[in-house]
Amino acid sequence: MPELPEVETVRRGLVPAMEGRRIEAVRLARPDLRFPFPDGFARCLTGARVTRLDRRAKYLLARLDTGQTLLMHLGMSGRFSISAGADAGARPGAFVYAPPADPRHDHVVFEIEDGIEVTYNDPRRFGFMTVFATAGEDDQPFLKSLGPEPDSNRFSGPYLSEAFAGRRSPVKAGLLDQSVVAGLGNIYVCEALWRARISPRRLCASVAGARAERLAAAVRAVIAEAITAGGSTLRDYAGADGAMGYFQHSFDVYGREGQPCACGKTRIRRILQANRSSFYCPVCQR
DNA sequence: CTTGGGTCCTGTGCGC
DNA sequence: TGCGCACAGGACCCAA
Repeated sequence: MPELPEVETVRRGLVPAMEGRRIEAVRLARPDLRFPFPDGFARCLTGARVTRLDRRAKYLLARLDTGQTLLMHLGMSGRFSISAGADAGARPGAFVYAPPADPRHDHVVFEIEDGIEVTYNDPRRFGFMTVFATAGEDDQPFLKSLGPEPDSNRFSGPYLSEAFAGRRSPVKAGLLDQSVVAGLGNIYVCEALWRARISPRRLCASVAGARAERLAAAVRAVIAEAITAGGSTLRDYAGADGAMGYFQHSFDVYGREGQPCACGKTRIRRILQANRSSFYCPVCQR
């Protein structure tokens, strides 16, 4: 489900419910999501206070006052919802209920102080959670090989040129590679390539110089705009506060096969690359 | 090392 | 209406 803008939207929705508060209990409805929960998962979270809720790439990172970090990934269909119990009167109206989700797929419930419940629902169970020592973050398997965030100073045209040098895979695959740039998924790769007027089939190695500069700028812009819009809402995605993102109304190519490109010269085409859909304009993008 | 393909899982929407 | 198939926002893992 979520790419960087959606995860960032979820993070912002969870901050008021979790940051600064203690986790009183963790209820697991099953022993695993995509992977088994690590031994003692619920036990080591119980009683911990969330000092800060961060995001890296598509990962949510809850910093705990125990020196550990709770890592959460939403996979394809993961979502959080927040409910405030009757004794959360300290902040009436501060939390709203997310749209209904099938309770059969409520896999994790965090009981937070002040009567707040944060529920993780994930029909496909591609998501996962784990806990690691914050001090060892540089060695954390899920985080250690991530590339720069799109909005960081490290991410630039020259950086992309170097990262793509010698790569024979299509640029579509290059941008999906989380070690090149962190947080992009199928939607925003398609959109960024359209904005940069680069075909998804072009080989990475030929994206350099001015092309790489255009592409880096397009990635930065599309991610920033999508975050401002609260992400994209497809099917059932919603932010943790129940609000729907609206960036999907700004798609230029994604999901628009057969519809006219903004250039007016032809229609958007869909091809399969590595068994995933790529949407692009064969006239605009070369 | 890079690259491509299969895999996990459930739900939805389409054509027949 | 029912059924089967294609497809879905991710990313690990392994073979070549």
